[in-house]
Amino acid sequence: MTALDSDDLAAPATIEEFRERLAAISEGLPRRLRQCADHIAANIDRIAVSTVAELAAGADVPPSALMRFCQILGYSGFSEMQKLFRDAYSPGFPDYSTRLQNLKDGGTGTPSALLGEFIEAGRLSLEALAKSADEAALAQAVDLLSAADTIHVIGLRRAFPVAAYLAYVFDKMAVPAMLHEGTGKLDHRHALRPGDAVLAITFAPYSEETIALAQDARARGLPVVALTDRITSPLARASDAILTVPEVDFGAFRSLSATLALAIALAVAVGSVRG
Amino acid sequence: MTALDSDDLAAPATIEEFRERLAAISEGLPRRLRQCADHIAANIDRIAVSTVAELAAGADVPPSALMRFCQILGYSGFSEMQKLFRDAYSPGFPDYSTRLQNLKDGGTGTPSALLGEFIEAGRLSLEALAKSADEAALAQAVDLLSAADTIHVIGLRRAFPVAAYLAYVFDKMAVPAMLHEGTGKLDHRHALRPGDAVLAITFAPYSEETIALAQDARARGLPVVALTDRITSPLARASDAILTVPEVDFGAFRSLSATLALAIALAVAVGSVRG
DNA sequence: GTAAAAATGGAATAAATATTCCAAAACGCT
DNA sequence: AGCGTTTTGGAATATTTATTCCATTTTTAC
Repeated sequence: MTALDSDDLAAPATIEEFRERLAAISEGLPRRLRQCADHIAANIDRIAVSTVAELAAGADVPPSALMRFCQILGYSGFSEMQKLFRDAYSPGFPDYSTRLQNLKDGGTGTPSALLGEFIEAGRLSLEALAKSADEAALAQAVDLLSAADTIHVIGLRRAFPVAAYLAYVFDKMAVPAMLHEGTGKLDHRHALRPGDAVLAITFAPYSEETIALAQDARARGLPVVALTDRITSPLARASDAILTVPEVDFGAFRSLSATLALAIALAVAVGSVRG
Repeated sequence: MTALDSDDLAAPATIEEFRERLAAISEGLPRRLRQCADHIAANIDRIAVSTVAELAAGADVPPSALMRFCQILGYSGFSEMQKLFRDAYSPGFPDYSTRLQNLKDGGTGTPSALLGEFIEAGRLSLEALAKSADEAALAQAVDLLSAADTIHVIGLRRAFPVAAYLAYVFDKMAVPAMLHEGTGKLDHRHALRPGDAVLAITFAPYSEETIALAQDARARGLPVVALTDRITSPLARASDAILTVPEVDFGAFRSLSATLALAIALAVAVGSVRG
């Protein structure tokens, strides 16, 4: 009895069943077959129009591994499995804009409609960022942060996710960084040492703690990089480099797509200069 | 000069062009070829998943007639024509891997170039989300979370920014929610009470703490909603609703645009159901 | 009605694709 | 480390599918 023949039940006859089976078995699969499961799962909508060789290449396994995988799922082979997806292949061409329209048309207030709105908001933000990005400011920000000993990242409330992600990326790239959280009303201001730099993130309504930390750092002669929403932000006068992000709000909530894109680009650039 | 070689222009390169060409030529075609044109026109969305023999049978002509028809349209044969429809099914993906490669190689690029790549990655992720979003799963997730007393949000490492943002949004909407952080190896598992629900977020490589919390909740009969990268995720079997996000990650660098869009949509939908 | 041109069907062939099989490698167990 | 078991890669084969070719039929023009 092996992992391969432990599941010789009937083959899934619907796509829903297929998904379930996939999720159920992929747990205890050996390496190559696991790759098949993952790639298939991630490209379920391409099975109908792909060949064994194409899918195998995508999963980075030999074709025979993919054949085995189909058989573990209960099919006689790839063709039988593919038939399920070819028969079910009804949707015309879900090109992005029509599908997005569908998501929105689901009636206002439904989750799908909301999702459509947020996707669109994110897309618009990214496009606006592409147009408005200030290369000089970005380059300067990279210079300042690359030269620093430790980078102090601060962002609270809605800027906190961005700060947290920056801290994560810096950590992964082995860049010394410290995430300042507002917990317990401690501002950890003593952690700022000569040679360090501050990366402050805040959006309207601006968080006082963030501004205070930036000003404090500035007063001690440390460089401050600001990631904010407009150049008239209170952070502007306390910063040596100011990066602005045009984020589109939908309702009361901001998508953060553009902010994160800019943040990662900044972090990776700093990481590669240092590395 | 015959009807067959009267139109040896370049083959249509887009589906739009294809439709136009079809309409333009079908007028003056002999009987069998006319049948081909009619059947193709009526089944344009099945070209990608059909064989010559199948389409020919549908049009009630021999395969050779259909081959001729493809050639009249300007293609070298059926396969070339079919390729148009197979590729068109997932536009944007062809050059996706090239972009990914650029991003990996681009460590030497300028910060602005990096920013451009991340913007593009975010944009593609959002488009993919628009195409692949599972409306049923989303609706179910909203139901489960709306009915809960307290929503426990957990996401660590790179999923932490998403969890943090969800916690922020829930808080703003006055939805009782608790953000579980892994700090101090405390898992706060005792905080799970009957009537609560868990919203777990994790991406490969999956964080054990997150999975453990989800399993624990499930074992106690609490509903679990998963936000993850593929349905083969280890979270899948511990979840009552599973939302997947097509976000490609480059080592430590994941754009999160699509993930955040989905997360906010979920949170806002839950908030509005609760009133 | 006849001859030339066009269109057609089906059999033959070529190409692509799926599938099997087995030797070699990796793994797990004592 | 040594042995039996599981997993793997790739070459060999089988099958399906696309494509060409040409003899035959149909159409057209006079």
